[in-house]
Parts: sequence; C-alpha cells; structure tokens
Amino acid sequence: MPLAKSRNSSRRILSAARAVAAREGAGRITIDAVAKESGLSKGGLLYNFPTKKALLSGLLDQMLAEHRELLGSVPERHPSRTLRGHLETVLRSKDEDDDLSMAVLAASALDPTLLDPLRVELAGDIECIVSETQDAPGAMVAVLAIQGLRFQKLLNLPDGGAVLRERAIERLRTMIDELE
Amino acid sequence: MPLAKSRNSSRRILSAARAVAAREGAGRITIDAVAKESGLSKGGLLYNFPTKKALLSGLLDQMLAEHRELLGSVPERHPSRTLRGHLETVLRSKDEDDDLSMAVLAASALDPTLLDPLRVELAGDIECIVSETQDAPGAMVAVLAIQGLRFQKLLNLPDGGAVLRERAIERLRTMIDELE
DNA sequence: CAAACTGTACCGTCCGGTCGGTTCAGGTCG
DNA sequence: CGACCTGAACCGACCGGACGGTACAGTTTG
Repeated sequence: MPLAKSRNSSRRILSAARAVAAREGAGRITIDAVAKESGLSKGGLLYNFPTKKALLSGLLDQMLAEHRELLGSVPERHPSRTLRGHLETVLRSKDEDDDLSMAVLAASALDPTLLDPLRVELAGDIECIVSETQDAPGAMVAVLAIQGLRFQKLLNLPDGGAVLRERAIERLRTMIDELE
Repeated sequence: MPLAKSRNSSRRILSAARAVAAREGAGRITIDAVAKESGLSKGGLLYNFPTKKALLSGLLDQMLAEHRELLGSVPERHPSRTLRGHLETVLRSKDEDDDLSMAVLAASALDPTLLDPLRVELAGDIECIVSETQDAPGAMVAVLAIQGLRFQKLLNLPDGGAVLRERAIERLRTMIDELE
C-alpha cells in the first residue's frame, strides 16, 4: 500500500524535524538536516513535503492535532474544561524533549502566515473558554499565564526555581477551578 | 569625538535593525538589509558591529537598557513596583511598532546563548518581585501572564478582541495591586 | 593625522529547490 | 508464463541565490 508507506515516511520526517529542533534549535530546521535525521534522502523528503513551508505547515498541523487530542481527554464535566485542557497540554509537553513549540518559532521566522491555522484554532479555543465561564477577564488572565508558561519553557527563561514554579502552577490550577 | 559618533551610528544601526524586524519579521534581520535601512554601508555597519551575533547582542543590550529605564520610572512607593514595571513595559511597547521582542526570536534562532543576559536580568527581576510580596505564587502567575502578553503580541495571536483584552489587563493590574 | 567611515568587489558556505535517474510492486497483454 | 509498461517512492548530484564575512583603496571629519 503506497499511500500508507508515504504517510509513514511523513511521520518519520516530522518527528525527525522535531528531534532536530529540540537538539539544535528552531533555526537549524533545514531540509538537509531533517532528511539526514529521518534517514531519508533529500529527494525523498521533498517528495513528501515539496517545500520547506509545507514541512513546517505539516509540523504545525501535527501540533494542533495532538493539542486537540489532549483537549479531548479532559473530563467532560469540568466547568472550564477547555482552559484546563490548555494548561495540561503545556504541562504535558514539559516532560517531552521534542518541543513542537519550536516549530512555531521556525514558522514565524520563515513566513508568519504559516501561523494562521494556529491563530484560528486558538481564537476558537478562546471563544470556547470565555463561553465556559462567567468571569471572562479572569479566564483571559489564565490563558495569558499559560502562554507565558510556553514562552518561558521555549526560551529557557528563568522561572524562579522548580519549587516556586510548581507552586505557581498549583495556584493557576486553583484559579481556573474557582473561575466557575 | 570619534567614539560619540560611533555610538550615534550604533544607535542608528540598532533602530534600523528594529525597523527591519518590525516590517519584515525576525528572520529578515540580515546584515545587508540593516545596512541599507540604516543608510550606512555594509562596511560601516561591520565597523560598528563586527559580526551578526554582535549586532543581535547589541539589540538585546538596548532592549534590556530600555527595560531597566522603564522599570526605574515606576513610583518608588508602590508595593510590587517591579512587577508593575514589567506590566507597564509590555503595555508601553504595545504602542510602538518597532518591536524589540523580535530580536529575542532572531537571537534564539541564531544562537540561544545570546539570550543569557536576558535570562540573568529576568532572574534578578523575578527574585526582586518575589521579595516584594508575601504571595510569591500569585506574583509568579502575574509574571507568567505578562510574558504571555508579550508572546501574544509578538506572534499576533488572537486575544479575544480589544475589549476583552483591555478588561483582562485591568484585571491583571488589580491582581498585582492586591498582591500586597 | 587618525578615526570613522564609504563603496565595492569578492569569497565560501549554507540552503532551498530541481532534475534526471533507480528501484520495485503491480497491472496488462500475447 | 513472461515480456512489457506504469507509477509511486525515493536517491543524490547539482544549481543558483542569499548571506555572513573579508579586503582594501579611497573619502570625510574632528
């Protein structure tokens, strides 16, 4: 089955791109590097992703898909489930080394319009979050804090130490829970 | 005074770099482009900043200097003055088009270690912020939200609309004020 | 004069993308 | 069955442009 094999290659390529990004930084996501990392040849990679933009776009798609999946795994009955889901996605990704957020940086450097799918997704999420609470501003502050967490982790910015960070996250959680 | 003139050129070069970044994105900060924008020749630029890393490093230095300056302008008596200062720096830069945060992206793409000065500065600020309050976790959440604001603005991510954003910022302010 | 440039030609490298193969599974046809 | 063809998947040499940096011979300015 040819198509299945191609999809398999695409997945390998995407995870290779993630590995490169995690190891060498977003700026080093290069077609040659990703091809080498994936075990494919440059030609083979370009067969799957005809252009670098397509590759980065694929990365973002994968990120959004995983994000949606994690969002779906939040218990249905939680009052601010979308918001909680967002928080969990950040915390979850904290454990993994292959950082998909890198793709965001690489994409925005190459062509800011690549982020459009992310923007519409996020806009929808925000709308959803706001509709799930009476305290829209409070929820927005939580959204901002979550994005701050991503930023911090992405650029290895200081977080006041593990203990304080953990306490801050705990506080964020209770803030979200008390949002109603 | 030769050195003074050099500093003047350096400033022109840096603001040119900011203009390029704001207009064409962080990925387009190139020596030729900045030279052209600044009105200097390429040789002249390289006379001031012998390497691209030096140029980006200079950008970060300028950013940190402006940041410190704005921090200093917050009234002395405010309880969480460092935290308030951080918030104001974000809001202030929202008005200007030349976005220095771009430099952060460009720098992290070229060489993540360029961000080290930013990291130590930020670490110091956080330490300061924590020492100014009894509620360290709450302050950290505020810090995160502020960084989220930066992130959002930098990547043009959706913010739920101007009204909601303004209300969220207002909420953030009161949160900070009530921190004690 | 020396510092602070200008202007330009040039170099080497990196990188995105092209292109002409090659392999191979499967289908067609005599 | 076997000769032939096809098209998907992949290979890797190569090209051209962008970009960082060098070199250096002038020119302006304090």
